[in-house]
Amino acid sequence: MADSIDISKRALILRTAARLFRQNGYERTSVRQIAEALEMTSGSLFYHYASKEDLLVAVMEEGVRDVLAAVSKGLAGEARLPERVLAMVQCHLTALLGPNLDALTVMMYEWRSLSPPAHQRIMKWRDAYEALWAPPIGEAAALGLVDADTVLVRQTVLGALNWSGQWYRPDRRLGVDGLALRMFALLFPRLSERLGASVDRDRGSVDALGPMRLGTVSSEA
Amino acid sequence: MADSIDISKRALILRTAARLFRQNGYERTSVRQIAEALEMTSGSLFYHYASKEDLLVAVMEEGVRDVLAAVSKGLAGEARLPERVLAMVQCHLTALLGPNLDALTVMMYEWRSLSPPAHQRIMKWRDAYEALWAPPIGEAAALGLVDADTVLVRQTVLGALNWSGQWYRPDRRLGVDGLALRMFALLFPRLSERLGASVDRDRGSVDALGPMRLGTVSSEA
DNA sequence: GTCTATATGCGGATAGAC
DNA sequence: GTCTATCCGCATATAGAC
Repeated sequence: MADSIDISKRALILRTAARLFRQNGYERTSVRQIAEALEMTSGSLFYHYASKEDLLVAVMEEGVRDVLAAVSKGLAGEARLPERVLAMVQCHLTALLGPNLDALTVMMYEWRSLSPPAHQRIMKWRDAYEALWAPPIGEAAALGLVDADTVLVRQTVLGALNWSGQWYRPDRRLGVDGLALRMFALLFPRLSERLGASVDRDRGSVDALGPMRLGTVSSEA
Repeated sequence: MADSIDISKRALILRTAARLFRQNGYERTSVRQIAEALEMTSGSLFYHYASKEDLLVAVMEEGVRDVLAAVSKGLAGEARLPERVLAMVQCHLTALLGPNLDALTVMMYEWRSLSPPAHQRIMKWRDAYEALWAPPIGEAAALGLVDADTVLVRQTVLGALNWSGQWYRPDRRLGVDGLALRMFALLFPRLSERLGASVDRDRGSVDALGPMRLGTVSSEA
C-alpha cells in the first residue's frame, strides 16, 4: 500500500488502535494485539504512547478535531440558512462515514472508559462541536422552521446522524452525499423546501421559489 | 424500599447487574463488584448465573423483550396510521426512558462483548423488534407521507429515539409523553399534521381536518 | 527505537465445607 | 444457597540490554 509509507509511526499506531478499538471494543483489545497488528512487541508501543488510555484519548481527540474542522469549513462556505445546514449535514456524514469512522465510533462507544480528567478533556471537544450547531438551529427556530426546543432538535439530529455509522454501507445507489440530502430532508423538511429560495428583503422572511422535493416523496398529488 | 421485597433473587441480580453495566460498562464491571452491591460474595453469584456473559445476555434479552411487548401493545391499540405511529413512539420512549433504560443502554453499548452464539440470539430479538416498524413506515411511504426509502426512515427514527436515552432527564416542563409528541412531530411532520384527521372513504386518501401544531412551531404566518 | 523478560495485580470461574 | 479459599490466565506497564 503506497498510502502507508509517508505516515508517521505515531499516526500509524493511532489508526491501527482506532480500528481495533472499534472492531473489538477498547477493553477487549489488548496492547499486545495492537502491537501484533503493527508487527511490534508490546514493549515498543509504550515508547510511543505512555499508556493504553493515552492511545484512547488520542484516537478520540483526533476524530472529534477532524469533524469539528470539517463542519466548521462547510458552515463557513454557505451564506443562506438552508444551504448552511445542508452543508453541515453533508460534512458531518462525510467525516463520520469516511476516514473518521473508527475514531468517532470509538468516541461514541468508549467514553465511559476514560478517567475523569481525560473524560473532561474529551467532553470539552464534544461541547465545542455541538456548539457549532446552535446558531443555525437557533436561526431556524426563530423563523419557525424547526421545533422551538433547540436542544431537542440538536440532540435528535445528531443522534440520527451518528447512528448512521452503525448501519450505513457505501453503495452506488446511495452514496454519502445522497444519504446526506435525504437525511437533511427528513430531519429539516421545512428547510429542505427552501433550498435555493431567495430572500424577500422587505419582509425579512423566506419564500420558496422552486421547492426541491429531492425525489424522496413520490405519491403526492 | 417496599418494592424490592417481592422480587426474585434472579431478578434482583439482573437489575443490579444492568445498573452497573450501564454505569461502568460491561468489561469494567467485575463479578465481585456486582456481588458486593448485592451484599454477597462472587462465589454465590455463580450459583444463580453460570457465567458473567449469561448475565449480560439475560439483561439484554429482558430489555428487548419488554420494549417489544410495549410497542406491540401500543401498535395494536390504534387503528389509524398517524395515531399508530405516535403510539409506537410513545411506547418506545416510555420503555426506553423508564424501567428499561439500563438494559436497553447496555444492549446498545455492549453487544460487541457477546460471543457469536449469544450475539446471534440477541440480533434475532432486535430484528424482531425492528420488524414491528416496517408495516406502518411502509404504509406511510406508500401514501407519500415519509421518504420512500423505508430502511433509511426506520434507522433515522430509531437512531434519534434511542439516542434520547443519552441526554433526556425527566423534567416537569417536558415529560416523556411531551417528548414523544415533539419527536414524533419532528420525525414524522406529515403524519403529525394528520393526527385526528378523518379518512375520505371515496378517494381512499387522507385529509387533515384540524392540523395539530403541538405548539412547537411558533412564527408561522 | 525495538527487543526480552518480568513485576504485579485483577479477572472469571471452581471446589467443597457448611 | 452462601461461604472461603484458590486455580490459573491475561492484563498493563516497566527495566534494561542491544
